[in-house]
Amino acid sequence: MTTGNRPGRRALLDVEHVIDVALAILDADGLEAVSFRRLSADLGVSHMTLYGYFDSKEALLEALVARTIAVPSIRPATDAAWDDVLFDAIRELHRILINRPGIAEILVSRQLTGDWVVEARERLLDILRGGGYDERQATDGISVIFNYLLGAVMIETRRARGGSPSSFEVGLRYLITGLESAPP
Amino acid sequence: MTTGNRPGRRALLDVEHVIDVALAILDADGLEAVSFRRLSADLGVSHMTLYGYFDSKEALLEALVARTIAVPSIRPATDAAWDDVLFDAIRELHRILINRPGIAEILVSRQLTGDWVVEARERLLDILRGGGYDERQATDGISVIFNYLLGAVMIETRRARGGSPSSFEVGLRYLITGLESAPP
DNA sequence: ACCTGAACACCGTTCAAGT
DNA sequence: ACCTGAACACCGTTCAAGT
Repeated sequence: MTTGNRPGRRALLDVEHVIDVALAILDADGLEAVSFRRLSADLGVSHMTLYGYFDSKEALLEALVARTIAVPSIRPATDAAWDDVLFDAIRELHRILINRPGIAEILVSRQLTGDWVVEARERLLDILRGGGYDERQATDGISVIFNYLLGAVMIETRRARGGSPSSFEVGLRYLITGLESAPP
Repeated sequence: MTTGNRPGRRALLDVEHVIDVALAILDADGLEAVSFRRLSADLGVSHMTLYGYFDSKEALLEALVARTIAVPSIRPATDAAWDDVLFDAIRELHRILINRPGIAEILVSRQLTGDWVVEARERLLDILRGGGYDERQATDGISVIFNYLLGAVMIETRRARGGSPSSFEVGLRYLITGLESAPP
């Protein structure tokens, strides 16, 4: 989907720099401000130039998500108990998304397709596999928790009244307690 | 926000009919197809006419949500146990949103302000209050479960691989079990 | 009171032309 | 190869004018 810098020719722009500038717009003015025209203006090029780097606006948005949810942010397994590892991994994703609400908005409203999505997902599944759960239990467990994460971030960042600041962690604990009540 | 039909003058359109037609567009072609221009074309009027009925596109979208999540759909308390009542109420909302994914998209991406939002929320809070939970526990519990509901619907309707069809109910059970582990 | 078209300031994307 | 402007088919909203 993403075109990116191709070898063999010097280009006017660097893809990573384009992503930086797009994230700056996202942070400053929100997702609706991220347009090819606005981005190209900030970069000082024609808006058509961006099509040399991204096949479509979708591809640009996917690149923004990939950059933000860098896979290493889901840490490799340690020797801690699986439930603590899972709790920490999700809390970390929560922290990242709360700091960039626009990314949660993208995640929640598009079907992302990049390889990094598969890899991030595998990392999370591994945590439950490590706890002894079978494939179906692990898949259900992760999808349940990920759904909860996204819903929570969307609501929290619009600061709807209700739900104390720490209620995200309360609910996450509930979910993990529930998982434990269904033994591997 | 919504202007609606005002008394004292015959109008060209009926607000409820406008909402019907907008929902038909939403169902047929998705949220991005719901525009004043498309809607007015389907209704056979100028797109500007719609401003006589809705102050803005936001107001139109809020009306679509209000119509779909009719408050009576959150049923008044019965004599069943609170956890079953809550489970059924959320499952019903889940059913409604799965049938109209566009509404979940609106819910998840805007801050809704209508009175009906407050009322629907109170109905859900009453279920937990009836279970003996205090105000803070009830607020956290409902916000946790509602976050989960929205996240789940967003993911399910884009049919991401992963998560068996019934995994929504599995997770909902986890959440309620977790709530029970924190006694009132 | 209610409806309307023109105009404004935006979109994403295709296409043909420039270097 | 890479960049560009013009053009196309859309948006939401303001404004002044019609009845």
